[in-house]
Amino acid sequence: MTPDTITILLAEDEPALGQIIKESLETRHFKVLLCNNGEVAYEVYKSEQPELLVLDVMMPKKDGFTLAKEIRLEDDHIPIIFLTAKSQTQDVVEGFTIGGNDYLKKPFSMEELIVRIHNLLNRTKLQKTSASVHIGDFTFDFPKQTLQYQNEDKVQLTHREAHLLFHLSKNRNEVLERTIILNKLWGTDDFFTARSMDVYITKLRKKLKQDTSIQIVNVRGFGYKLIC
Amino acid sequence: MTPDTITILLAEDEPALGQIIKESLETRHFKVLLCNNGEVAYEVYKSEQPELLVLDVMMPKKDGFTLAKEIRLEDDHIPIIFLTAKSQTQDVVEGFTIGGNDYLKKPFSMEELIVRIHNLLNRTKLQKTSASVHIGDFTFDFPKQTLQYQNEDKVQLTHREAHLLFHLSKNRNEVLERTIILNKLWGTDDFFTARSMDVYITKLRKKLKQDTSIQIVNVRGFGYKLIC
DNA sequence: AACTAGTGTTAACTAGTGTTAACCGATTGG
DNA sequence: CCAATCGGTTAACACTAGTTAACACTAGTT
Repeated sequence: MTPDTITILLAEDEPALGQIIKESLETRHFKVLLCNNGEVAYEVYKSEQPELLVLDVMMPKKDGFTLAKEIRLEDDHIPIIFLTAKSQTQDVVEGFTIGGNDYLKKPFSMEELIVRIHNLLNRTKLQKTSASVHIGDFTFDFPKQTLQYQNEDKVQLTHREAHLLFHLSKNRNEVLERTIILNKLWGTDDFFTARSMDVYITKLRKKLKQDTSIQIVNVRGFGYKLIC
Repeated sequence: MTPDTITILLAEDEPALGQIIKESLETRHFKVLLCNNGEVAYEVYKSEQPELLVLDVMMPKKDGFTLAKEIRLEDDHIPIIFLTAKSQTQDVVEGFTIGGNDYLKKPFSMEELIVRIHNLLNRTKLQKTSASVHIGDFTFDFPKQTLQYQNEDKVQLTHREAHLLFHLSKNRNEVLERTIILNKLWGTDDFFTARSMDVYITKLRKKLKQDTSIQIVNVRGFGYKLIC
């Protein structure tokens, strides 16, 4: 298995169907993690961090929608494909898609699934390769961890600073919750990591203060908003 | 749920479709109030003051158009998206697309709905945030939570102050009901939150007193009016 | 191994925010 | 005119966030 094999989490409670999908995707060189209920799927998502999710809507323990909502709290952009049974959705649902989500009505052909997977993966890949982001008069290059004010010299950011700024800029003008930042960057949400984050907010504010139109606004008890 | 989550009122009588739209919008971080008829929808509109409406045209008790007309009497600008059945005649529908309205023919793709929601929200947001809002001799920037008197230094408002002022200025020269403020800002309407709001009214009056033409007038038993 | 620079965490102190309480005045209905 | 209620104001309090500096740890260098 090559190092950049794409990992797909497949949550499907019917063993025969799950196995067929898994094998088909594996012949297309995906790594497939098959789970037979939503709870296990969440655990696997946390530990393996797959690139894409294929979720059956009707599952024991935790249904696909609920699972997706939980995962969306941690990742706004991961592509999700829902598998819906005929009875739940009727003909109305045909072709229903949203931002990073897609729906597939059962029974579906394996080709359809493959096509949608490739579509969603290409879309997110394009987003990622736009390496540098503009924040006010700054240019922020996340992979390189650099921040440049207008045409001045690039400033090197630390790993933590870059990650924090990345998440803030991904959700610019929206409130980014403290717990999400803490879980994403530190993996835990306790007193000390919270204080540590405060320190990084201060550091970022200092580094961004050249452009006064940029502000990291605190929303007491919830989190921070990057305004620009 | 963060304090400035956008609330969408969804009136759709078919449970399966309503549920799917609700779930899909929720994965995109909207708060969705699902009602299965027009009468309930009107009550929910009054108490929750959503930012956008998605109304099925064919509904029991009160159809979408009638509901929209009633709501338009109270709010000229709230964006409304109608969901229309195939049978609906074209001209009737088009008559309603003027003035902040849009419509979607069933069956529609979820992506279309999301795109239209974002379009309408951006349109109204631009009106609101462009050049920030003038209140008498003050300039109020809601996203940045700042208040500026003439050319003096900008004063930073707290999150609560900014939200309260935002709602007051949105309804300037009209009575804004206590219960609406309480539900929007605090999520509940009880004795203590009500007293807390009184405190914030006082705080805002202090911060606005430089311009004597501005007044926050109490309407006993109902709410407040921002006069300017 | 010792030195250095850089990074991230912990601690201590300061400042800011939101809620609750207490007290008072204003308005309204009987 | 009085009692009841509602709203206005101020201050105390608890909690949350901001800032700075010291400290610990790591990785790279000599």
